[in-house]
Amino acid sequence: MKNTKISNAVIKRLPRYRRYLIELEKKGVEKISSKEFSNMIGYTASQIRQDLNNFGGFGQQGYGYSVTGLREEIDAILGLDREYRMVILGAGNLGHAIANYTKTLTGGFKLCGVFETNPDLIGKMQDGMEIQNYDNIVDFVEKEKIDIGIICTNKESAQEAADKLCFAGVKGIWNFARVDIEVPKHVALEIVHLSDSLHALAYHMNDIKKKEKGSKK
Amino acid sequence: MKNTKISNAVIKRLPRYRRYLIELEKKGVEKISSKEFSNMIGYTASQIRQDLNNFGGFGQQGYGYSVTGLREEIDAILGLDREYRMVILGAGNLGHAIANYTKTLTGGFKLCGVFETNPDLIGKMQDGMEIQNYDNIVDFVEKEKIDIGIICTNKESAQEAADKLCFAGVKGIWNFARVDIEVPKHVALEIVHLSDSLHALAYHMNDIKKKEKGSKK
DNA sequence: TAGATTGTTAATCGATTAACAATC
DNA sequence: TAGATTGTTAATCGATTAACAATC
Repeated sequence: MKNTKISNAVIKRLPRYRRYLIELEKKGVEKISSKEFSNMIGYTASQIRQDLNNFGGFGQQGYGYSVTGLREEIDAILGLDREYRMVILGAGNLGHAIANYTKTLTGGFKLCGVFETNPDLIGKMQDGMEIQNYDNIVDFVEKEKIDIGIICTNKESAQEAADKLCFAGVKGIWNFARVDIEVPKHVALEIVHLSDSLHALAYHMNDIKKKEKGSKK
Repeated sequence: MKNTKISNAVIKRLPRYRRYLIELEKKGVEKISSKEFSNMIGYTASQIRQDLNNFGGFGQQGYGYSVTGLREEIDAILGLDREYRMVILGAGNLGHAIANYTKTLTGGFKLCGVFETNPDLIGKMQDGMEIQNYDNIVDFVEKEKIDIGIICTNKESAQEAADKLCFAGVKGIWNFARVDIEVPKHVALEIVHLSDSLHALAYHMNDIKKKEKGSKK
């Protein structure tokens, strides 16, 4: 494996490659060329080969790529060949939503606890899991060897929640709070701004509408 | 407003500009220069000016940008100055999660119905909303003037769900299903692959770990 | 008017695509 | 061996940054 910095654009494409490879495996397809893969996935064959060659030469000239072999390589690159223990901070609507969502996850991602400051919610059961007191988060992360903290608090509490999680030793933060947070550089951070995504959808809807109007004149 | 095609990178930054502007408004800040804004938001001043000038000259030389004025311009660009009526297709864990999430949305986004094929779920109440029969979706979208369909079905049903929504006349689709779908070009499509995002997080966690090991030798 | 800061053109950088030699 | 397809270098394209004239 080479050691040059991989661009984020490449990393964002890897899970997508993987999804298509899994579909191919299900269909019993054993090998695929970059050209065939290009037709399926919509990236150019050239880009697929470039992307993969950031990590190694997984193909074979004159043959193509082994579907299962490539999927396994991508699993290893993404680190999906191990378990990740997760906690959620914030049991409001957003936290409840994400807790619910984690049930649909495949692979080694395991939700181990949900934490909340609101005394009305602490101790309540939510989708088969007891909501715990936020004050116990540091102990819990240490004792249960939690890898990932998922932040579903409100804007105001998000940075403090991140600080606590990082202090307690999580290796990654998945931020759903509607604010940008900072973490030490030894902690990975992935941001999901669902409302930003919805706003982008609204933009595109209006853009299409504008163009339709324009073409009518 | 100019009419050249705006790149997606720009559009993805607009909601973020907006979020920061709203924070500034709350603090009572009335004007901001691209340089000050750059320090807050982390994009270069040059990029901020470039981005905004895709849509018009909202600033004033020697002064900067009016915070409220700029926020209103961005609202108009994104189309946030109107109401959006939404339905969710799929009331499983994922659909339940997103239904829950929509409660936290501000602005004109309104969830009007949740639909499901599973007879065990149809008729049940979920977070204050009765789950409706999927067979009635086309009528409902037409009668209730639904703008946005949110797809939270399983992989297998997602494309058919999209087809029905488009046929019924939605203008936008927000896809959370773990599969890529196609829609007619007069319908806007925004994709959220939460699992892809989590996989990218796993990559970065493992990347950091690898570098730490590397530096120890 | 002088100072500040935009709007916009030009330069740079990085990512994507094309081409082709290497090789299975 | 001949054909196919990769891995990789070179060319192109697009997006970001820098520079500066316009102007409030």
